[in-house]
Amino acid sequence: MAEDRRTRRTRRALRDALVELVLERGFAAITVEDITERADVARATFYSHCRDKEDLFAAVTAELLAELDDRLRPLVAEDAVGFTGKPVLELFRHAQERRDLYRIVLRGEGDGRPLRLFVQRTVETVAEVFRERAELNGVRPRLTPDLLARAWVGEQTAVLQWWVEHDTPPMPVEEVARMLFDLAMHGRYWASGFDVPE
Amino acid sequence: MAEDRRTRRTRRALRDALVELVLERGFAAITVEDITERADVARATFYSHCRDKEDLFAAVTAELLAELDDRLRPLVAEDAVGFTGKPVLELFRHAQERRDLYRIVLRGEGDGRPLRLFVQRTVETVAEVFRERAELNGVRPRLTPDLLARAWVGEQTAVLQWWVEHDTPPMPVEEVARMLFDLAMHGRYWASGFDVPE
DNA sequence: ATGTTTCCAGACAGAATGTTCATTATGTGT
DNA sequence: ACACATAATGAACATTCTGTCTGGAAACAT
Repeated sequence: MAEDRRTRRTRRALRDALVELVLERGFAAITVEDITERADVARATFYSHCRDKEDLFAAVTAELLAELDDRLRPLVAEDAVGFTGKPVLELFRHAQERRDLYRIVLRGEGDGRPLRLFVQRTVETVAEVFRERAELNGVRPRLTPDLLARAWVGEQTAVLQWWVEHDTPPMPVEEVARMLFDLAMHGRYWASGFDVPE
Repeated sequence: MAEDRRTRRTRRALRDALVELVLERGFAAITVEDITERADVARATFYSHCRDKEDLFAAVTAELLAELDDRLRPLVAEDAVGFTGKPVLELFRHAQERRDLYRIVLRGEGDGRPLRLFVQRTVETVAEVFRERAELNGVRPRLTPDLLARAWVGEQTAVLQWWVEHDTPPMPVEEVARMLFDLAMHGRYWASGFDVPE
């Protein structure tokens, strides 16, 4: 007893409509009727699927995060050992494919709730990687780990946002990932062009 | 003919009420009536001051940014030369004083609009500093300057958000500022506890 | 083919919005 | 202290959006 084809159809339609409309007008400016009209679905049907538009947005976001998690999980474990930067690359690939949704989430639509969830999840896995990495390599962080995790995720997220907001990508995924890697290795002082002392 | 005392009074009341309420319930969940009730002002009066609640939030944000700008401007010029980290310190001081407002802005309330404005402004001045610094010191950035600016602001903003969301501050301003400085100088690899090669 | 589930169209009360207006209260400049 | 100007008030208003609930039609799984 897989899911009814009708429910799949309307769910898809509603979600796609939401993303389109938020991208066009912003979350606050759209109504439930706007969504159902675009999705070509009766308004009553909307309410048999979700409580309100926030709820729908939350569902869309959850789906996205699950998708991302599936892609990242294998790479993350590997990265804790090797410091490869592969998870970052995969994140940017994912964002490239689902660009519209990434845009609205990263813009903070929905009063920043979906974005906060995204950041929170990322911080958790990053913190986890930091811990494992420290243990595996027998090193001890020189800065407060929480701060470090937040800083790293903040940097990554900001660059991701900057990158997806360009109509024509400013650079290929491989290059962004490489720059973030270099930045992590050498720091902003070096990246600005200075030679690092000692 | 300075501004009428009455308008000053009600503006203050409305702004304070907005910040309080958004902090308590979130921007989407509050109504104009909630605001006027809390501010002890007639609802009609609200509309003679702003179009809607977004407008009020925008005004509050603009005020905050102007305030911040006044504090930062003198330090920014100086920092382009000396790389002191003083602007960061001052930013955190400001956030400490106006904590509630910083919280709601950094959370992305108002569909992220105020936050985007904050980030955008910061990116602009940071980019400016980078340019001047490069020229003054005769260095050339090793990474795309736009990316560099976004990364730096993203890192800073994320840490700021993390910091203001703690009920009891995790560390004094001086210490956060110092950590961000160290992070900029040596990079995340070093901060994680590794020794930087070569 | 049949019984089940979902979708639909329409109606409904309640809440919030944004505007108007006559009246009262409060400031400002002299 | 006064007169004038301007802001705040409370109430009413049409409009829009919300969230819920029908009975009946349509699509589904088996």
